[in-house]
Amino acid sequence: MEQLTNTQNTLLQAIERLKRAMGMSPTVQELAVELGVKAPSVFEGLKRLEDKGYIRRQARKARSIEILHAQTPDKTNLTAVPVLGMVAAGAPILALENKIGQVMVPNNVLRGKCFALKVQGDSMIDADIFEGDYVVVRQQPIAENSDIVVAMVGEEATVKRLSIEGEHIELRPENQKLKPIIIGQQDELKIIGKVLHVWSGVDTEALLEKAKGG
Amino acid sequence: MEQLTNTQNTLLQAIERLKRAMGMSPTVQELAVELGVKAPSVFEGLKRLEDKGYIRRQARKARSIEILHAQTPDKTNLTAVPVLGMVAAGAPILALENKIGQVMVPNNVLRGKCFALKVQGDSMIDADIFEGDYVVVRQQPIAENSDIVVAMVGEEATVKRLSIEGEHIELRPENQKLKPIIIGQQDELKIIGKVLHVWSGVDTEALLEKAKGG
DNA sequence: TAAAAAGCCTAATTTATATTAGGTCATTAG
DNA sequence: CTAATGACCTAATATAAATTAGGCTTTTTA
Repeated sequence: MEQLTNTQNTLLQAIERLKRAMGMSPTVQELAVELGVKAPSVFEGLKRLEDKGYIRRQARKARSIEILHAQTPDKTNLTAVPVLGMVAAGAPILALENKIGQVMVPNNVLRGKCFALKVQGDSMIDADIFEGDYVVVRQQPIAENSDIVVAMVGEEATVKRLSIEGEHIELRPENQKLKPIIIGQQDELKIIGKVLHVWSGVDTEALLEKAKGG
Repeated sequence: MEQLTNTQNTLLQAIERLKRAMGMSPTVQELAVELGVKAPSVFEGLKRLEDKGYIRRQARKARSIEILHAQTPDKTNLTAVPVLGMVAAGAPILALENKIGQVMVPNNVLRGKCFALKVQGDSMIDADIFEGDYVVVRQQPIAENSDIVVAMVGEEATVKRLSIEGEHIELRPENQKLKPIIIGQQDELKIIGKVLHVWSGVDTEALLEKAKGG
């Protein structure tokens, strides 16, 4: 059985996950949303999975993906996520050329397009997010009340808990000593994404190389 | 739980059957083909099943039928099929106004639009089809090699086994003593349908009435 | 027995899904 | 270093599937 690439493996996993969650095979577009890519990319991926014999489908039929060989459980069960910068400081983030390393995170927490940021400061210590940790963020422009988000307030990137208080929005630190940031009508707030996971550890660039080697 | 009509019950069964057979929920059109009706009819039926709480679905989503309550197994497990005429004789068949009775046949043999015909003659005795039996026929214009079919050869209706011999077609009796009917280029052959089932018994018009009463 | 409900149909229309075309860019295998 | 892959994208297009509209007929039901 031919080896799958990382992306292909992620796709196969997503198919399994959605299939379980929805009780039916997902559509190409549903997979695209889940993975944070566009439909044609998924379509290509499906062709590859089919070529390699992992799935079968009926041309042009909706929801016709059949899994032939469930994906071999990933030995490490970890996926590399790029570290794009620091957060809770004034530095700009999210420039892809700014990749400063990568961390390994469990596959099962990943959803959509993710990246990681290294945390500065102690504004979220009550949520067990400490200086030097990495937050794994799913890039998305909206978030729900009480999600922990990465947001830009003006030029400042920050990690806080989102709180929608009727008319206005607050970004609340999880640290007794600090006060919420109140977002007014004229303040510019941009949600960068939602924090899916916190990784308290070292940057695993080296670790990944080792994993690939063996 | 509200009672289902015969048709609704048949629909629910078809959903279950196809779901099992295909490993995924069927589309409206697939159900239509299976039941021998048109898509909008199935669509209506689905609305009724949904109203009565037997299924759930997501508007406009392909293959989104979920079965909530599997259909109560039909006590009798029999469905009434109209008897439309005689076959293997020269009489015309298939005029719906010619309904001459009805027979009960097991639900599980029924597919698509069915009717029954009373058999005359002994041309199929080796296939255990005897004079006076009823053949249950699925109305369809095409059939496969070796199917037992009801066909019109010119004005004559007949039950025979279909045999496609390269260039020409034969209608073979299942009776050592009789010869195949060879269909030439100029002979008019019309496949009426395929025999799904043979019922060696009485016309059950009365029996059905009793069933409905109790 | 008249009205309502159930079943069907044809003909469109709308929406969802799949698929193609034609690129870009990065990584990998030669 | 160069070609082949893999992974993406945007913009269309093609096809499948669902749904609506408007009518007809038969069966049920009030």
